[in-house]
Amino acid sequence: MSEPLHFVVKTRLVEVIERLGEGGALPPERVLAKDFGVSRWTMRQAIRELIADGRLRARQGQGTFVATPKLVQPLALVSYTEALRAQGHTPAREVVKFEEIAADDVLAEQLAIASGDRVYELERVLFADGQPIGLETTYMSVQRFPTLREVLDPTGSLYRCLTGQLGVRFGEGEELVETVIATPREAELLKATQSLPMLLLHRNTRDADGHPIEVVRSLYRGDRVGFRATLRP
Amino acid sequence: MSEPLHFVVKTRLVEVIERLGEGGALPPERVLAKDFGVSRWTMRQAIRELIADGRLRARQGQGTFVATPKLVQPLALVSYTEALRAQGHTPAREVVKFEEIAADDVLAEQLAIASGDRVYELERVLFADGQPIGLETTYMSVQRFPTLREVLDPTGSLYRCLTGQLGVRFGEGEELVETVIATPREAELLKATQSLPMLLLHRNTRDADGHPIEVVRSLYRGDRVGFRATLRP
DNA sequence: AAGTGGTCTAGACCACTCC
DNA sequence: GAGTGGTCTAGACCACTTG
Repeated sequence: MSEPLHFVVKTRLVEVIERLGEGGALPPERVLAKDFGVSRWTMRQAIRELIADGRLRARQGQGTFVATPKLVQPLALVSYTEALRAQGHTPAREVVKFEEIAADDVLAEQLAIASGDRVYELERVLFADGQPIGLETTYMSVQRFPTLREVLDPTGSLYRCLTGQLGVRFGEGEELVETVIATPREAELLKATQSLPMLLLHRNTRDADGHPIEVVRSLYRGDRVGFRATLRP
Repeated sequence: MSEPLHFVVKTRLVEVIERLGEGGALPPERVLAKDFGVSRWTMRQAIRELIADGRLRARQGQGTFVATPKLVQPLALVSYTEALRAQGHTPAREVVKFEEIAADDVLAEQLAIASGDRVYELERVLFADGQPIGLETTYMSVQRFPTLREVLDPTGSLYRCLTGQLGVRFGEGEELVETVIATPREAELLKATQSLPMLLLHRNTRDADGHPIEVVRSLYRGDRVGFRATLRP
């Protein structure tokens, strides 16, 4: 058994996927398993990987379907709204949480404030064409931006609000990208199946004077989104 | 069952991990399953996610151990060797393949050559501190770099060879990041367990005149590596 | 030879969607 | 209620590492 059975199944499923085309419905797992002569577990393992790869999409109670290609988001300091519109998609945001909390040690250091200082915690689900693709959690100092709650439309662009109404000038920032497995809560907010690999972006932005503006934790569905970075020599 | 059992197990395992510390050995899966009162499948599901998250590392025939933190690689046009050394790690490369092949339509377009033209295919496993962390496949036009085989030390830095010996001046490039599941072959080359989420980087670099230099497909172990990008306003 | 993680089976029940 | 994907069990065998 040099190649695991579920991988052989996966390879054969790719042919089925290509024959069906975007949006096509796969036969039920139980039927596929029987047709391929494997157990349901093995079939599900193959399907699970194809879902992670962005080739399939499963909907409980409905079936499994051939997915549309992944979105590509710029890895840059631009507005989510504008970036998505530029690619012909319809952006939307939904506020999950907008609170003030006390900064823990890590957050305080990243924002250059004292531990325990008040910070905004703004959590929003990002949509593209009506589908949830990301969960963005932003932390900002209340002391530094005392009018934020009055000025910001929480379903609108934070970037636009900061540069426009609050006169913030962005300087260099830093972004970390890694893969993680979503928690059940995160998966539910993103309407994703559990145990799906996600892309976690941890962003740290500063103004032109080098003072921290915001700390952002963005979790994107790895099956639906990719990122583009422009390299400069 | 609002929270799946394997997630409850995962949460409890995190406590075990923190108590053990880096390099600590977990009890065998079968023992853990019995202790937690769950089936081995459920335990493995929890462990699988912790491996994907980079918290655990499993070695067949040996056991499961608490992992060391992920490496962070710059998402920029710099030498792999230098980037790793700058972080106090020991880089190494191992050549898997160095051949000349005929370009297919997609590759030909990316390299701005004719379909069927000869291209180098250089495949190398990247190591950090003796551990395989990535698989890099580079495609370059033979016609454009006819002396590459004589000039390049395939275990050395391609970037250095191009800028140094061949006088190439890099211009703007583009990089795409997404998550994928490794194939059995890729997993084996990276000594990773199957079905592990990987970070796939697709890089397209051009010289100062905008001509394509190379197309690179880099597959990094998602459990061991993350990436850093610097954002400019 | 013993013990470990890796793969796979057969079968059960749950949660959700649609009729 | 019927059918779908999602979770979980108990048990088997394989592949690998170490003594």
